[in-house]
Amino acid sequence: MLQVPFIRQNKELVLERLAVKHFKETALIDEIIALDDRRKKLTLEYDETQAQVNSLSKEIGKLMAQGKKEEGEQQRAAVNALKEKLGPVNEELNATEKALHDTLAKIPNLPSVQVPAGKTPEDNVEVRRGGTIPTLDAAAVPHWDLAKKYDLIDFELGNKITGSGFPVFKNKGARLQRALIQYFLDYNIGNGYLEYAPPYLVNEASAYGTGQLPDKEGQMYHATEDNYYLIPTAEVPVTNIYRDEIVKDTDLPIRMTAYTPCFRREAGSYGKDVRGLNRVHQFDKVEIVQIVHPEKSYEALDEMVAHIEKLLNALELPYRILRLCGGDMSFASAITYDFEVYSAAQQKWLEVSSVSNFEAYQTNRMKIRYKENNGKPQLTHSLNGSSLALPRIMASLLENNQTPDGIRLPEVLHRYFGDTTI
RNA sequence: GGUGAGGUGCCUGAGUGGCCGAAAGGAACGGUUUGCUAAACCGUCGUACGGGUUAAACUGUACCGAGGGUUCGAAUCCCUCCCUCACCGCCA
Repeated sequence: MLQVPFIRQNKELVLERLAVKHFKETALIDEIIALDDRRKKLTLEYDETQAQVNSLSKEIGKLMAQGKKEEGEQQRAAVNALKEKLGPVNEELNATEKALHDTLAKIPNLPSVQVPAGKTPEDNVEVRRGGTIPTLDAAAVPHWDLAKKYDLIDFELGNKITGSGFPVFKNKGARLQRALIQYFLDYNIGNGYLEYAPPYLVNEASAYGTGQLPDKEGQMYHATEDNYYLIPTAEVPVTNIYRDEIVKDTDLPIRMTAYTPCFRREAGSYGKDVRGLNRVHQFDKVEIVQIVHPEKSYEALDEMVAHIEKLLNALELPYRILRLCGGDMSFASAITYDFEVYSAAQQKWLEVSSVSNFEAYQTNRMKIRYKENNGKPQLTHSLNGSSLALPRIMASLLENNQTPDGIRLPEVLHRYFGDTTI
């Protein structure tokens, strides 16, 4: 979330930036400032009264030790009187702090100046394209047909075992999946990311830390018995590794990568674009996360974009990079680049990665800070990106590389897959 | 799941009602010494929110797993919850 001192000092800028995100409840900004004023006033009142209580209490201790019982009793009465005042002040202070916190949580992150001011996905700005869109012959079919033809994925079987949106990968489909994961991880590790294998269920505090709660509660599967959430992305457990930590500035940047399955309820998104692997409830993804010095986060962002672009080039997939407009960006993000690959048989662009700089929005929630020698702790910036989401990569690999004699795989995968073709 | 022990600062660990934001040691950081390394010695070595200041200095409050309670006063007593460890049971 945003920091109150920043809001106080930059109110006009905040309102201007929020307009880019089409944030309507601008009155909340004044409300925040008013609540903060109230909080300060109450804090002062409480602290001063409490200070009196404390010093009187010390005197009582001394008086008692000296055996001056009567004086002690008098003081005791005085303290009790002060404490009666204190109760209501404390209650109001707590309520004010909670209200401030809750209001603050409703304010999305400010988009960076590079973010275009559009509203819908049509307003996203294409930054560049790469790769070549293949020309398929007339007999070319979408990946769900290829999956059946080559016995790679069984969608109906998933229905039986669980429900729709839980495909079963089998045979060479399962092997390709494994090959991709292994390749992506190796690529990330080779570029300085430390591999983690985190839990797939997280507690409330972790879900809150990255912003899934309270905002996107309905998107996560919830194991109510233990109050754990199935992760919608590795971003959640991985970023939370550093929750409530103060690291040395020399430890930055922190670069982490993890493979995990991802679980998403995708409530309400039935019908469109859900065929085959386009949208599923459980999928595999390799994620990269960075925790960086605040002055270096845009450098890190560029680096991550280039990192993923190289990966798509290596996979020989046609892609485009979009800079999301204010209206299409997520709540917590300051800037987001989406990567889409072209799936040639469906003739559709499919999102396979999303790279975001959250600046200090997540780290303020999670209190991920750094400290230079003897300085005060400062918030770090956090970023993450998919590298990559598996299902749509697989869909486009299958569709784009189909030939009458089988599906050719890009060279980088040969040694991981153990073959050149499916 | 059962029984027992326990959760204190970066770590180890002392502290059972006021003199405790908290001993001591270690690590880390700065410095002195040193041909280098090591050692030795000196110093620093919390976080948040207020007040104060141009900024500091200075100063108040809170925090010893979390939340409540008792008390003039709680790391210390009581209650609830969470977690960790050990042993047993069960099981990958």
